[in-house]
Amino acid sequence: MELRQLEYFVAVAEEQNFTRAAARLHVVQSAVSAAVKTLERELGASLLDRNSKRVRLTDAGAALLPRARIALDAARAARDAVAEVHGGLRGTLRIGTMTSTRLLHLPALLGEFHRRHPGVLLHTSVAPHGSQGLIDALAERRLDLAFVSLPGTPPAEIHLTELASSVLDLVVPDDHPLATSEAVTLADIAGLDFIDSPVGYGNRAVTDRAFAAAGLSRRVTIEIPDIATGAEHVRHGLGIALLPRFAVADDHGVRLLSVAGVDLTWTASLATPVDRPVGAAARALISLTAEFLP
Amino acid sequence: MELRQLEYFVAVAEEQNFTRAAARLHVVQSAVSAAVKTLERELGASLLDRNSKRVRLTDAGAALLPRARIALDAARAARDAVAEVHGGLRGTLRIGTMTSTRLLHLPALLGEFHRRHPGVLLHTSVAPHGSQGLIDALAERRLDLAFVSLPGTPPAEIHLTELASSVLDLVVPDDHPLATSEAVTLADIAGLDFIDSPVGYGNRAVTDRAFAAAGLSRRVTIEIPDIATGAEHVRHGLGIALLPRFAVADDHGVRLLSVAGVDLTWTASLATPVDRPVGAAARALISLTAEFLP
DNA sequence: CACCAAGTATCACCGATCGCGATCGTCGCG
DNA sequence: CGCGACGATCGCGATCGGTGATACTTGGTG
Repeated sequence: MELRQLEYFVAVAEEQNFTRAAARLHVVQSAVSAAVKTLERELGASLLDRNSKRVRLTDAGAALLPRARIALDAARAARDAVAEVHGGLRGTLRIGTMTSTRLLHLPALLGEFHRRHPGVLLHTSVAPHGSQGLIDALAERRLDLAFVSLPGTPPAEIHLTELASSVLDLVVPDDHPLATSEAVTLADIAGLDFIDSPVGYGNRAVTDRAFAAAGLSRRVTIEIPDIATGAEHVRHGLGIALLPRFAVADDHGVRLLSVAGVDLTWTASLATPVDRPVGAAARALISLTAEFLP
Repeated sequence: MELRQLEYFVAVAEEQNFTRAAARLHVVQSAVSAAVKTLERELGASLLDRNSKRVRLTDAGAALLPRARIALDAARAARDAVAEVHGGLRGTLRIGTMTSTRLLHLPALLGEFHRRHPGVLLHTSVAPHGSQGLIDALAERRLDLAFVSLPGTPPAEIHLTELASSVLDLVVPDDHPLATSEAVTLADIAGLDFIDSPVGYGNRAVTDRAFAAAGLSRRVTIEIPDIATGAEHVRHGLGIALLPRFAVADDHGVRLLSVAGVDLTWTASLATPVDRPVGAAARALISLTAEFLP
């Protein structure tokens, strides 16, 4: 029994598919098949019940899986311990980020991290499905950490550390009937056409929740993945939008109005897993993120 | 990093000697040297500071060692978990025993264990250096369990479970001046020639301690590893002996006398390690041993 | 029922790895 | 200075692990 075999077995158990496990492990499918078979022969037990359509754990496999994870985590901790002692961290840190990261000053944060730990490769990725997609990837161990905006209660296996927040303001064309108002309420803008991020994005969740809580609705006629283009869409009459002030670099032709009587705070958080230990590099970034907090 | 490499590294760290580690691992010395070197290259750190005379852990090695042990223990727990689920335990259980095991009914115990767990190979060995040697072997992980007799406080890393005990009686030739006595004291036999087990044996420790506590001494003129031959030696005038009654199968030509005023209880115990988890097979034998207690 | 797509298992091949045995270099001791 | 013990290196043969091709299986669909 070797760690490599345990790693392949765990990947298959989690993916419930040899081919997906192979992709995750960056080897060919037959290598995974052979390695699991060798492990089964060595242990004298079938670990997986599988055919071309389905892969399920046997009782022996179910008994092995948590302990295999412990062994792999222990080996990782061993590597990290050596790295910490021996002049610096190494490895790759997979970080998920929201598309709009200016709320967080992420470049400054990651730049400082890189200066402190040049041996760590940072692999940042943006989730096409917004923060919910990042949370899914974190839960599926495809990310080590994620910067997300997730209002409401996170899943039990994810811990959120609040980092920053911004209020969403109403952005309207300057010739809009509401443009001369200093503040509006949700009732004033219920039923109107909106520009917003896709479902799954944190800011979209904030706005959807606010309307739902007020028993009101609206039409989102266009979804934009990058809120930095939001003011532009508003300017061209495609609708109105709820955006953070920092996302409106050029406010000519639009007015920014406060929305009274509702909580439109958009919060950015660092999401970390609680169901498994995080590596030394991840811990270092978590510590650095705390340093960056006001 | 693989478990095999961690196992080799841990062995070298504990033995502080590549050659002894190789013997323990049943491979040649160069294989251990190469494996540790490969591990060091992979981790990018020197783990051991060594030359032809000395092997010491580096800081990185010291950081790795406890975590390597955890990983190896986790892998062993994983194997055991599969074995327990999959129709029975398997593997080898290395048991040390005293030369005289009739105090314990060991054949009956091990027979029952074998009936219950036919997949487990029992490898029993007798320590040429008595119970102290068994304790050493247990501490050095060359044994999984040991049946010992060890008066006094055991080492901190060993736990003793008392199983049985017997009182040692004085055995003298039937023409000996003391033969007509019904009971004697240590003072009566101080300074006389004795037959006894070698130093390190539990029964020898009991008798040595008794004389030392009384401020008396004696001459052990012949050491015998098997107390079953003790009475025979006594019969032939080689000395007197302190033996448990069950070891005197044929008492013609000798007398057995009680020794008053001193504790000559010889206790047999099961020694288990406390500094590492024991395997499933060892746990099963520990449980069965408890069942065999009155 | 035939066909298809997706997936797993097997096989041949090849490069890498591992353990063995021999041997060299080092080190502390007498 | 010679010696014994030990670690590191090297050549070699056997084994292992990954690749790519392919055979086989399975469940869904028309």
